[in-house]
Amino acid sequence: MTENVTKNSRRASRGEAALSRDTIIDAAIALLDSSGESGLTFRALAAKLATGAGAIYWHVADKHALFMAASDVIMARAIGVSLPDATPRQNIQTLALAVFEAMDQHPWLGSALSQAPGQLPTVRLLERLGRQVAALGVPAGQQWVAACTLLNYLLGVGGQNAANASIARVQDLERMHFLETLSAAWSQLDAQEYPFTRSVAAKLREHDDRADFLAGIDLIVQGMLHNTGTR
Amino acid sequence: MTENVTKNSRRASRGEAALSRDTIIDAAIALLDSSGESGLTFRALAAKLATGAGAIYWHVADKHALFMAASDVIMARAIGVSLPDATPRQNIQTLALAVFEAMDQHPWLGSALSQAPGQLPTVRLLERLGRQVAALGVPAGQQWVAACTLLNYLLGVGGQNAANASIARVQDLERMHFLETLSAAWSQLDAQEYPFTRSVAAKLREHDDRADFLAGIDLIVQGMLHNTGTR
DNA sequence: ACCTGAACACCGTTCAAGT
DNA sequence: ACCTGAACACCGTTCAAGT
Repeated sequence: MTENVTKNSRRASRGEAALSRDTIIDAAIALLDSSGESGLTFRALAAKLATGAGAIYWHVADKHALFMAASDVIMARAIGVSLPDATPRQNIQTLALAVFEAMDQHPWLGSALSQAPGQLPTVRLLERLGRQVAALGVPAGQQWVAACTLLNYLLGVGGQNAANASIARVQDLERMHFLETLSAAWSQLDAQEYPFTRSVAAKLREHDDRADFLAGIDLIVQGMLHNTGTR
Repeated sequence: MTENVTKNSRRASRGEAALSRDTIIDAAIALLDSSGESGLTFRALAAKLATGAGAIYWHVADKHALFMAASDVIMARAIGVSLPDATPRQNIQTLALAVFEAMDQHPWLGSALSQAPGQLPTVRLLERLGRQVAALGVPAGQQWVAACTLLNYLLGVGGQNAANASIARVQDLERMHFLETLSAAWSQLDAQEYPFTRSVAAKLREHDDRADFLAGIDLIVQGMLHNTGTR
């Protein structure tokens, strides 16, 4: 554990930092942040770590495991927010917002979470949500559905967010310009077939992601309260 | 448009079906259904269509466009369900269930929808949901958030569904055995850190995807009704 | 106008060989 | 125990050349 002198002797003798699982994951996160999901490559990662592509396989099973490990680090950090002495309803908002911020700063996170149902990163989140759902007074028999609904909504938003970021990267558009274009396209849809979409096209251009996300969370919470006596 | 005699002369003279955009999309759907998202390959598709890999590019821009076109065909079919003379609340259930069934039969659909926010397949769905939200009596100012919440929840469920199917394919597990394993893993989580997750581990093993999905939809609808006078 | 198939520039992963 | 880097079996995409 601590005998780093014998470990990584090859690299150490060249005065380089030790190649460990954690170093690799940190580098992967940096790469994902700077180049997006498609930028995470064993060759690029090896270059960044000044090693060979194959060396990484000594510490990590495969690309999927690496991607999950990276997302777990970010998720653990995000849900580590201390929940102040507030109502369960407010705690859910705080929690959801923390995850939203994490997905906003690391757009690949949403994509990663969608790829590993029931695995550690998602379970961390489910646990935290579930506890607040219970604290809210939702009957035991309905807590599973309630917590899953919050989780799936969050994952849905995260996935869309990831895709938006990826499109913006490829097309090199600012968020503003991207929404303008999309909103314009919506406005030109057939009036008979798409009345609703046309009616909200303006909303799309000027909407606040964060505020709408939180409004969605609260909508679900209200649905939960409906089944509680605590309305 | 109709002069198929001159079109595709090469293939026609060999007695093969015409290579058109639609033929390609149909073949792509068949390939996706049988081999999953990772099975959709220009080489495999070309083999299936008895043509060269490059020929496909004459009819389709690139792989992403092909994937979207395939998902749009399925989505258009799914939301084509006729809504009987029922309440908006029931119509939303019918609609959501139709999409759920489509994502269940074509697990790659959930993944596709997550990759193209604001594009045709998602917009089709948003439109249908939005109209029912309006019919439900949700005030105009809140329809955008309400419809998006339903949509995002649906996309979240679809994404998880796609990932589950993909894992099941790789590991060649039956759904039952997969859930057993996951449920067992949840039961062995640390009692201090994961009380909620442990408490629902049994639920995970025996839960009914479809029923839970619909319960989530109804939870959100109840939240919407809360802001409506029509409670 | 439509199709062919070789070629290019990538991937993830493996593995003998080194230290 | 850990690292190296060539090699393998794939990808998506392009494009000269054909009909």
